[in-house]
Amino acid sequence: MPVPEKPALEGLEDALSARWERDGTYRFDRSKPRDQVYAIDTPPPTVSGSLHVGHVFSYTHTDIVARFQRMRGKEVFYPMGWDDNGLPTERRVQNYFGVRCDPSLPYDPNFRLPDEADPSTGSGSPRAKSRGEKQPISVSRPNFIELCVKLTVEDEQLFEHLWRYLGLSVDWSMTYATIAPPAQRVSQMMFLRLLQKKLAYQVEAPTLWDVDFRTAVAQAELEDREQPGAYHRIHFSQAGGSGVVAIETTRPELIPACVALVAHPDDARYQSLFGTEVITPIFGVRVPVLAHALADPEKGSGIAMICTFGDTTDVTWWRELKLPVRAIVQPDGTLGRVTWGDRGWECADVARAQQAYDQLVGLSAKKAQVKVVELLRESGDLQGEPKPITHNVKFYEKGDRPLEIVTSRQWFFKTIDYRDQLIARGREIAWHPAYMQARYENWVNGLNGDWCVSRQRFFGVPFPVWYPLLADGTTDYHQPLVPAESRLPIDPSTDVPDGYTADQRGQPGGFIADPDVMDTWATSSVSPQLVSQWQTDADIFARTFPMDLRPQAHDIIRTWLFSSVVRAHFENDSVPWTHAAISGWVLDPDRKKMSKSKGNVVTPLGLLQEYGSDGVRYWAARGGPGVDTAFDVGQMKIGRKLAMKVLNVSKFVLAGEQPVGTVTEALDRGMLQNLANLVDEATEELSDYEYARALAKIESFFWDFCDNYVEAAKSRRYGDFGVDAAASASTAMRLALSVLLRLLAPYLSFVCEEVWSWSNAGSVHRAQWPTREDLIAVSGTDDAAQRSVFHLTEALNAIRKAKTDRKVSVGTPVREVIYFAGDEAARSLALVERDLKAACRADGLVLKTGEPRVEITLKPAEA
RNA sequence: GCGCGCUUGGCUCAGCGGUAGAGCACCGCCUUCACACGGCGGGGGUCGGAGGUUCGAAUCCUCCAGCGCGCACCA
Repeated sequence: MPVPEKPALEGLEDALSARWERDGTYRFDRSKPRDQVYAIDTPPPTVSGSLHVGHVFSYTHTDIVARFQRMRGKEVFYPMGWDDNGLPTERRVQNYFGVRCDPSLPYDPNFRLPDEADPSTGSGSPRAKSRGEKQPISVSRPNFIELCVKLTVEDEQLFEHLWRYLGLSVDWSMTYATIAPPAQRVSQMMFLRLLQKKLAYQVEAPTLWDVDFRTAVAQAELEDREQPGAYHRIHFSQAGGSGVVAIETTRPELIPACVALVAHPDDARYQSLFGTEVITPIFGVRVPVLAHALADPEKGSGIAMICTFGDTTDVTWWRELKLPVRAIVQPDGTLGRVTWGDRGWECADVARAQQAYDQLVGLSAKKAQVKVVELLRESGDLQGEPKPITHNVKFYEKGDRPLEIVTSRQWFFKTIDYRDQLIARGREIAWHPAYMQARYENWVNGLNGDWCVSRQRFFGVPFPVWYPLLADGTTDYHQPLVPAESRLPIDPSTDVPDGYTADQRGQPGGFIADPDVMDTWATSSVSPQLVSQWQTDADIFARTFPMDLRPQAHDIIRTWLFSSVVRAHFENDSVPWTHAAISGWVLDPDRKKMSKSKGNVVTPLGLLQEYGSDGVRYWAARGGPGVDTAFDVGQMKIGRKLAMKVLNVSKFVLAGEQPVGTVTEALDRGMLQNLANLVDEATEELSDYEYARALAKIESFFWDFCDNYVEAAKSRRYGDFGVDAAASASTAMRLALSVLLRLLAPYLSFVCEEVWSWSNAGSVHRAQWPTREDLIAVSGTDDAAQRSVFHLTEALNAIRKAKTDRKVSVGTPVREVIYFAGDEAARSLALVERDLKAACRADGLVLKTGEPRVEITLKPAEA
């Protein structure tokens, strides 16, 4: 392909991404053995969200690594996934189609929406609206998932277009969706195997619970939020005595759920109370006073009320002190009905307790608190006024109200007993940057319970489990019915366990389905097994697993990364990947994390169009592993400028007929040797995932190459000193450019490909990564030549400055330049004298030894 | 409370034992035959603070401060 007259960056993204697709440039060659494969476990973006500049940032980092590895000779396994499993998609499907999922319904293979049209026409306009405010249509879970897949196809196409435009070197023939059947199959199969190994278990226990979503949540999904509250000082009277015990609590509404008081065993103030009983205010329940080391003498009055359950410490006390349960908070967050006087609810004055408590039934915790405080005031059990404080309260990260602890039946994966093994796995992984490993270990060390994986939602991967119904209609949770692996994926709400018929569903002697779905991390944590074709293609699996790289952001170390390590540990007895590259966040100019909820995101496609994908890639590439990076269009402009420079210098080097020959000139040989050093440095940095450092070095060399080497060799290349000298220059220049294009290709993937195609067949992205030997073979090793490049640059800079001081253009021809330099420099410069003289446009150049300075004699002013 | 990271010119950052660097911004010069989506040059910082190690410290150690983050605690 000839060098264009007016090369331009515009249009490269569309043209080249189409060419890459046509040529299958990034297609995975599954014939390569494991040691020649580089496998990447790409994070699947959430399709119902939108891609923002943070995605562009971190996905570019991965792509740079992928391109480097590919050029180094690795066959890169680089699939892309779409995360459509979770609340955002669930809500979108509901609104868009006007449906509701009802997991009790069986699958309807002939289901059609009343006014079914093609959902791929037009986005964001909820179909439901056009039907007015009609009731949503109830559909089965499998039908709901079908609708989801239908809807997200459109998002996936938009996302894919953006990724192609950005230049991700993904193999687009390998994509997956986290709710689609293959993902369900792997999730369910791995679940069943954990169940068989007794690493998955079910238990009825107090669990963190979101009262709005009405589901259990896991420790990994918690976040602390600073909330206003108040200490209430409340009197408990001593049973059989006249004294009172004052406790402080932020949750007086839980007094009816109180099962004990607790103080530190060494606390002198309460020694005489241990082993005695006290009476709760208002409700008159006798509860013991106990000792436990977790009680903090410094906090409040040093003695705490244990309720079932106010917080996780209550759970610990309840478990360790073997206390009874008096649960009052219901799954919806309101206080449930209690019949005082019944077993477990014995109290001194049943009528009074009932009369008081009935006023609380149906109230939210917050409202109940107001009422209880009122009752305490009336009874005189509240001492003084509540003391306002702010304190951290646990929230579900997507929730709006504080978590409650509700007793319910949940599935768990074992983690607690395996902490040491999981930490050891973490040490088998190379972390980039290395200090991110500390986050992982912090998290694993801080685990305080097994991983709760069931969610009381309907959109997600169902547990492939049924339970027998006994003759009396009760459920036998101890003998779960599971399908053969060959049947997977299944949906127990529709499918029937072996040995049963569909009409036995819900009947005594029949079966019922497990109603829950898996936690989103319980399914996404199997992405390495899913993409590596575990149990579906043993050949691919053997060539890709354990994978090489997991790229992800640091906020999900405790979720996606941790859970993936857990799954691979138990299923494959290995790490899921050997490297974890943790990217930082994009910060807005106020140094805040950019996120959609903060309303400060920038639409990426517009940026890519304005600054060019190469410009944006350049900005992203400057943010090293783990480094939070400011959103900065200035850097994108610089990236674009760099891409322009590549275009222009390439035009100079490649355009026209140039003589080819032996590289003989000192300047050329020295430059190539310097370039050989750069190749080594860049290769080392990139091998170590330090793509930002590599870029800084390559970029610096490149500008020096353009501004000094090319300028100095230009005249000779034009033939001013004969054809052999010209051939030396043009041959060296072409080689250097070829090497520089390859070094820059992982970063400026479009412009490098464009320019490469002017003088090469095939893609630069499949070209071999340059080596020192390629260059030294041409330049030889010659210390003097190498030094001459340095001295020439020094001299050129000094002479340019001298011209500037004389207020003439650098291009101004001058009569004479006298350059004083050190002895060694003067000798070295003699090797490149012709080039230097031509570069400073002097009729005469005199090199002298002495204190470094420059003397210039201008030509007489032209009339 | 424990842990991690950051603190370098106006801005964004690199350097991590050997005389303070880059780009942007700013100022000046230059429309030179690859490039005005350009080129050349210039001013500008005692590298958060205090100690210490060393012939020598932005770079290593200790302590402190500010910012950010993780984990734990949260009666």
